Amino acid sequence: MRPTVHDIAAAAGVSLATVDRVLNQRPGVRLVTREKVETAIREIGYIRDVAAANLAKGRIYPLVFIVPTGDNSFMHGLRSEVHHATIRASIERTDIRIAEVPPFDVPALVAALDAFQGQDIAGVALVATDAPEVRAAVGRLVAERIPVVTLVSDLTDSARHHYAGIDNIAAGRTAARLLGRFLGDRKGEITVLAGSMLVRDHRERLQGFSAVMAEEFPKLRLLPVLEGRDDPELAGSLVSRALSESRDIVGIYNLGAGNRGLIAALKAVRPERELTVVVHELTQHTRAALVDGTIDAVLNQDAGHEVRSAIRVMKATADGQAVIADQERIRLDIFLKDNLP
Amino acid sequence: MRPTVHDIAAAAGVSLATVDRVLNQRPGVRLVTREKVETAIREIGYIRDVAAANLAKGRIYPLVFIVPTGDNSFMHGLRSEVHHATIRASIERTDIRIAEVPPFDVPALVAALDAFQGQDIAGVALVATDAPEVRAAVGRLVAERIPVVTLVSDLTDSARHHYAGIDNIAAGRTAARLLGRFLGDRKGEITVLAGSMLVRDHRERLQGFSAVMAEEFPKLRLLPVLEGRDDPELAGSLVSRALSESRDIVGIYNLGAGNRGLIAALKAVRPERELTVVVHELTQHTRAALVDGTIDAVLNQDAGHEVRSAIRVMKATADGQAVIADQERIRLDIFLKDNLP
DNA sequence: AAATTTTTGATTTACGTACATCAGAAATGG
DNA sequence: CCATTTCTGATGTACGTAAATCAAAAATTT
Repeated sequence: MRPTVHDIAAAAGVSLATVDRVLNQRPGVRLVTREKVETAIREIGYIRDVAAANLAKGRIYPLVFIVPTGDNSFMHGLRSEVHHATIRASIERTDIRIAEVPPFDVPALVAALDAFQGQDIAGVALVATDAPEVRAAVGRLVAERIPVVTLVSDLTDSARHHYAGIDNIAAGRTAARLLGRFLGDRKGEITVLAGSMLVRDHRERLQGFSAVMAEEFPKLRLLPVLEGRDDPELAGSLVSRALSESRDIVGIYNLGAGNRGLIAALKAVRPERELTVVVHELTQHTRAALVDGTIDAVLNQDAGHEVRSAIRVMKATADGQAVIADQERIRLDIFLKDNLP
Repeated sequence: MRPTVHDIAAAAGVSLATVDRVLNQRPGVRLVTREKVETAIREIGYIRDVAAANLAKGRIYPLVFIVPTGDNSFMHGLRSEVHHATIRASIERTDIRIAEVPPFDVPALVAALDAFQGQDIAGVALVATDAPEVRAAVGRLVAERIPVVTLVSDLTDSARHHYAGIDNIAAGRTAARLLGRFLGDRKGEITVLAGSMLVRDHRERLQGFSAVMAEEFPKLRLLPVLEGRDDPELAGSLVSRALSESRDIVGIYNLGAGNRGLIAALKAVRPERELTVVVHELTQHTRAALVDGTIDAVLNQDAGHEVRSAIRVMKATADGQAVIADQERIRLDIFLKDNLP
């Protein structure tokens, strides 16, 4: 049987109340007594029964998710995952609120963050737009001892406690290698479509992609990046224009959202143009395009995992507990048409 | 605040004891009363607090993992993950025992399974060798209402409650596409190395691999499968021999274990022979080979996830609770040198 | 050594559920 | 309508921890 607080009390020769004071760092225990208890805890290998503790505390965690609006499938899926979490909220002792802000809108994001200053909040998760103002707003929350977690896209040099998302440099590198290897001996131009260079995830993907392309696939030349603002319409028209302007394009990498528009543009030039295409985010559109051969590979981050991980981290941070870094690592999923879930 | 048993009692106009009888399907409740309570449960949306329930029950789950011996890294890793689970055992209210059996040894596996007949066991997880005798032994356990979960490799047409592992047909198909696309316009022979056709995971990987190769890459010809019994030494010598016998081999797929031997054989013929290589299981050896370019892609199943999933499923099954299929789906990881964890 | 402050002990209630007991009520049989 | 069986209520204890209260003991100050 695993040891309980009673066993510590007995082992340390003190009362239950004193053990409680030590365990919950309450005042009124002499240093020598505290050390006696801590030794006993270590020696008999006591581990707090978190379930029982939470039951006794009756604690609930008010959490906030700040996510961008926008009608691309990924953000839609992310919002839906957060929503799912609110449904499980009562059983996880959380109380989750969702705040929506326009995408790539720094003042709006700052306003949303500042709204939670001084509030009774156990944690804030946000999809960060990488700007100094946002960094400062996050700093203000952290200064108030509110746990802050960035979701999907990180915030450079900020005080945020944790980042729940994939390694975007690695993602970009992987995309480059897939595209380069799939193209084999072919030479030509590669078009990269991004949402905005204002967000760090997109910048990092491009960085990783460019690095591997330059190092390992010199026969492929990168065209200037197209910024589609994660908007399907805009993305589609940008790609259509690029394809009509150059006949040498052999590959496309979409590191942002807006795949719906991209896919439509691709279908418009098929089958005359032979293109190898790698995109991010598995949605109903990219899935169908993967199956029908319009797209060759999809890189994906599991929004559900990211949301659940963010919640775990915020709760742990609020309780001053350590997070198991390995368990919270978000993996990059690679989907070909054969391993779709 | 989420509703409790007290709220049900009040809502249904019955006593706490009656609610308890209904919730835990104890006898002594008239049909009409039972229905009254069940309606109240549904209407106020009561969800049992599992933490509190487990606390009250003081229940522990005695679980058994039957894993193959053998000194390949994957099984080593699997055993180590089970061992890790035994360390977390006390906090998860489990009591995990590990039984080791020789690999591909049907009688030994059957004996191990039968040893748990009539024992007080909350669940058995096994790496299945796909044979009728094993199927029968699993049937006997299931008949005793002991939850049985297959791990890594499944058991055809058996009564096992759940399979905690990847979709091996999809894995084989994915390997074929990666190999085929990486080879581009090259033509030649492909060597497939397996552990044993006695285990279903290997058979399925081969099946998926062969299908995609035949459908989509007719320029690549499959050589007869080499059976390396997941033994590094044997695998290495088989591959060395194959490579010396044919100069037309352009690709290798190792769908089993024993990568250490394969890698040694590959290094022996490098850089004269240009080979594209896809293997299974990320280990220290395959990781190094991926980084130095000896291997082009590694397909992986996360043994830790599999073990943890198996535990969750056995506990849920023992309690007669439903498992969330989506959450227990084990993903196929694809690693290139750029996205190593 | 007395007065004061600090530390410790003993005890109780609570969290939400499980489980057992016993008495009393309701339904059923004859 | 009474006897019997079946159902229901009331109540208490337990799980391991948190948190509060009050009294008693020990340490510290004067």
